[in-house]
Amino acid sequence: MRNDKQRVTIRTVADAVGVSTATVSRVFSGQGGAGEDVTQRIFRVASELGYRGNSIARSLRSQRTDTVGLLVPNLLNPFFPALIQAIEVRLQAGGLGLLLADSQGSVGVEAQRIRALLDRRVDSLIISPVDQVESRTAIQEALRSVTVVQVDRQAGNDAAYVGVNHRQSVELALNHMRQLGRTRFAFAGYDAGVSTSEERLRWFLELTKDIDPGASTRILRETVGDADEVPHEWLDRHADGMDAVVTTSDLIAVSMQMALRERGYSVPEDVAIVGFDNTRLAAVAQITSIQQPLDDLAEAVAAKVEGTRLELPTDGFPCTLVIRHSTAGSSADR
Amino acid sequence: MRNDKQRVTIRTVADAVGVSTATVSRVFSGQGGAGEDVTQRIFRVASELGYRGNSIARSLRSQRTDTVGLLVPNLLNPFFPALIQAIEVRLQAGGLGLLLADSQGSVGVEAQRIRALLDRRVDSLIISPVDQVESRTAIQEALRSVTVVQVDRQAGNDAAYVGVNHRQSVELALNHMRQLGRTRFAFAGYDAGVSTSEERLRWFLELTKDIDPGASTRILRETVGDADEVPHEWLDRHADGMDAVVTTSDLIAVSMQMALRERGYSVPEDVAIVGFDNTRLAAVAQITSIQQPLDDLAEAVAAKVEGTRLELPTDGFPCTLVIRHSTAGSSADR
DNA sequence: CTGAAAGCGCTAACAG
DNA sequence: CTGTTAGCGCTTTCAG
Repeated sequence: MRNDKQRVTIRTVADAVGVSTATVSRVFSGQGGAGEDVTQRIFRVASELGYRGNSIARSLRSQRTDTVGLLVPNLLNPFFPALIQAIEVRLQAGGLGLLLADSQGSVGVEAQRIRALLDRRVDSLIISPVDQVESRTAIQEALRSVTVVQVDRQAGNDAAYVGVNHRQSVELALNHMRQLGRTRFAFAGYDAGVSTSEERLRWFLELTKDIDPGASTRILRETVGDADEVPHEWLDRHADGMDAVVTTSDLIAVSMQMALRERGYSVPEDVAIVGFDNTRLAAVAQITSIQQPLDDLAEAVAAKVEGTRLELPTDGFPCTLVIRHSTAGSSADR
Repeated sequence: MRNDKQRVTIRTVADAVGVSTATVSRVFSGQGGAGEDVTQRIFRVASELGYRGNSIARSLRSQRTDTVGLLVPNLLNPFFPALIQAIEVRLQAGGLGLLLADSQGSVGVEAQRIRALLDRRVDSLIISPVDQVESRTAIQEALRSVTVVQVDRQAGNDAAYVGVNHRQSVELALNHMRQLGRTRFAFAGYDAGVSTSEERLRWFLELTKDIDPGASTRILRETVGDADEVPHEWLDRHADGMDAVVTTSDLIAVSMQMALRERGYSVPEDVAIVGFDNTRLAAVAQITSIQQPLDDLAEAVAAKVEGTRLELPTDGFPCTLVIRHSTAGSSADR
């Protein structure tokens, strides 16, 4: 398993062509470093020898690794793999490598992983913080040595942030259901400390305040078990009084749909439900869901990482709505 | 965003303590390189200065990066994030970093990513090949310079392989449904070229040969669309003649369940269904599913990567069955 | 247009 | 127990 092929370094190539390593280096860096014929010979010999360059040596010299760290709170939430995929594609296109780490929903693990990533000398760190408050110090610390970009979630600090327009996303769900005649709204899937969850709840309250004063009493704050089961007690109290549910994830949306149906309510006739992130779960369970513009987010993240200027929408990227059976809406949507 | 904190190198520490860099290096490598008091001073000063070592320089010297590349065929298949998570945890525990890449289901992208990973000088490559045949050459090529471990899928080459016992996994599903009195089996989710899919189909045929000769005619080879929709035509032909379906993924299992219910069949009464990978999809849709021992796989992969000897089951790791409503089985299972 | 020389930060002989 | 020296492979002044 050791490297059989004997190392072919820049010196091997230089010697074979009969020039200095400096010349070979210039040629490969593209900065028109040598004469026409020499350049050709170098390229030919290098490819014959299978010279690939040594990125470690280059990094030591240049103090750059062309590698970024990506730290997500939980790989098991299908939104993150989807986001990672978009970012990975964009980064690879720019010649950047992706060191992945998972915080496992723990601020402690998160701090530890940040350390590990910095020790590996990543050029920048892309992070979706576990907690809006408790993740702050670790991130501020990282900010002292690398570029940090927060994506999806944020932790109120000096690092850049790339995310969607939370107000618009909630509005999308609300308006869609209002057009269907729904008037009594509920909110499910609040997760304390998760910035996106806090934002969505905040806008839900703000936007329903005038149209449905009772909405603020129909908030589901806690779920149970793996599949985010909806507590019976909550349904006892609210199922009759609501006809539309806004959620923070497809998982909770599906659970809500199942729980309601088990109790004899029909979805969407009695209660309409909108999920979030448009994962496979939503497709399979026929749940209307809010889709984040993953490629736009990835592009923005990449721009920050690469130090490129890129005009971002001030309030975040707009989402779109994918309409399915759980709202049975057929009306067009923006 | 540049590194504000001025670099503190091993020389900084050495000078502050008044010893040579070699001594500091020895102390940090643990190889009892210095006297009691000197060792203490070095540790104290180093931590005061916030010395973290430079992994790039170390790598250049040692010809190791303590980083492994992980190449998966598709991040959107929820099995892979789950596997990645298990591997990430195990690798981090061993001080190894994880460079992630996604083949996007394409052999071409896969070959390209392997290149990129090797150029970054990963110590080893963990890969789940896109295609059982077409991935071969790229992997063989990689094998010439690093340790390669195939996981889940394989591509018939000289690289190590870590995976489950395919025969046992199919048996698990079949036996469970036989105990429930089912006799007419079908197989759904065959994906040509994917080694795991080929293996499962092979064992399905082998194991049903004697108990249900008709099984070999009830193979669903092609699906349509995002949610792996089951073709009407296939259902027309087989729905009446089967009472148990073995699948290769939870997604196809859920789709099968929906398609059957839409046609008025009941699951599990008329047809029992077993999914694969026990993802959230299975939990939510109440599908009985086969669970792979992810931690065992991760452990085995890590052992190969770290060069540790570890006794592996000859035919692969055994899976377990998580019983839910789609088979409504209550009988105990091994 | 090209070469010589220095050095990124660390570790591994080899002395003493 | 500790220091000196050399060098991993590359890039980058600085000369010529």
